[in-house]
Amino acid sequence: MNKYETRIQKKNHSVILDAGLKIFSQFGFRGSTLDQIATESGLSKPNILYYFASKEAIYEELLSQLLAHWLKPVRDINPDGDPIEEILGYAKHKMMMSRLYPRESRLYANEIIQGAPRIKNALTGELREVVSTLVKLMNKWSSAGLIRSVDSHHLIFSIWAMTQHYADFDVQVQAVLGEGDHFPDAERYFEDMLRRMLTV
Amino acid sequence: MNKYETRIQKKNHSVILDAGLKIFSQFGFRGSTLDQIATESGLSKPNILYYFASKEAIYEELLSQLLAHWLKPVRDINPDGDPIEEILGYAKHKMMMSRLYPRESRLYANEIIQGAPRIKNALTGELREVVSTLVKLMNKWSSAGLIRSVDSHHLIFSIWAMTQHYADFDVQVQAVLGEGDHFPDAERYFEDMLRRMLTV
DNA sequence: AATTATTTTTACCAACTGGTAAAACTAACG
DNA sequence: CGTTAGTTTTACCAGTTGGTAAAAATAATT
Repeated sequence: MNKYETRIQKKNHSVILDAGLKIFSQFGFRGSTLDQIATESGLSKPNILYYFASKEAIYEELLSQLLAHWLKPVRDINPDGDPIEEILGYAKHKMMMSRLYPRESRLYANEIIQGAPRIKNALTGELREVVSTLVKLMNKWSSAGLIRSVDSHHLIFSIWAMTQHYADFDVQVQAVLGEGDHFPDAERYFEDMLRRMLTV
Repeated sequence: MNKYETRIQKKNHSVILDAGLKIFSQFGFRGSTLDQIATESGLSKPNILYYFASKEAIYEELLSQLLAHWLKPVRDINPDGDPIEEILGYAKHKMMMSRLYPRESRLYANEIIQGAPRIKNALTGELREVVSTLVKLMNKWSSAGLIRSVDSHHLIFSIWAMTQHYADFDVQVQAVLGEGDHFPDAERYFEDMLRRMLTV
């Protein structure tokens, strides 16, 4: 029945999501218009609404894809690996995501800053659970004397804060440092910081 | 001629700015409407436009007030004080601002994330200059062996990133930690982090 | 080539947007 | 109390918004 995938459907679906990501990440949900997304995608507005039920449907599909993308590297942390290298590996992965996918980062930031009206359930559900698992692991490591004893929750927040900053506040970073790729220096500083915090 | 301050003018001016802060910080410039600001302030839309030339005028007055508020504590850093305590004092002050004025923080974050269209000049001007001065001071301190040698720019970014995070991503913090005041723990962690980074 | 299914365009719409003009009202001051 | 200056409301407006209906065009299948 459901011919879930003509080539045209496949292509336009992703073209619209890509245009939506660009627009929503720049203006937030309320500040973005279907006309902008239409122009950006090269499709007409009614044509977009042939593929998505509403403006909100585009936004929500983007958000849910994003969260999965976000949580995966946390879940991939290996409890049996070397503690400091596992945490650093996650932090570096997150930093790489900021460099490669700044639009996703900004989309998420916009949603959170505006009170997370359409993602709050995922935060108190999935996200909270994943963090809780990681915190327990870190506490175990620190009890075993493998990493320094720090507030695990706030360590995680500091990883998120730093990595998001270089994506979301890119304009400010560029204004202060001049145009160019500042990620190498950022990564060096960040690694030093985490090693200092975690090394016993 | 210019009766720049009847009591009504004074009051309504600030009532409008306060309502504007609340709305703009939640939805960004494009996502906010004069009707929302009108409802929030308890004034009618035309009445608001009697006090401000346009929606943009409200937003810009808020932004310019904000930047001054933002830069002052950086300028207040005392080159002759104890280096670590001066930097920590600034960081704590910034953290306090996140706790007391989260709306201002979000307004700024919204503007920056969206590419800083109406504040970019201030970033490459005032902000860059202030940071440059601070960086020189920190480099002097570190050359003198008073603080550990770190990338001063990125240390500053880490202070901004952390403090902004607790204001801008408050919903996420609350989702992960549960409702309550998490600033005391955050400050403890943050101070530990900075001392570790700066202590020789 | 004819039929059917999918895709796109055209022409709309009601609600909302930022903003204006001018009348009506209120406060201040002599 | 009357006049003037300051304030607020009412009634608008043109442009934009998210979304719809249906016709037209295209692609796929037989």
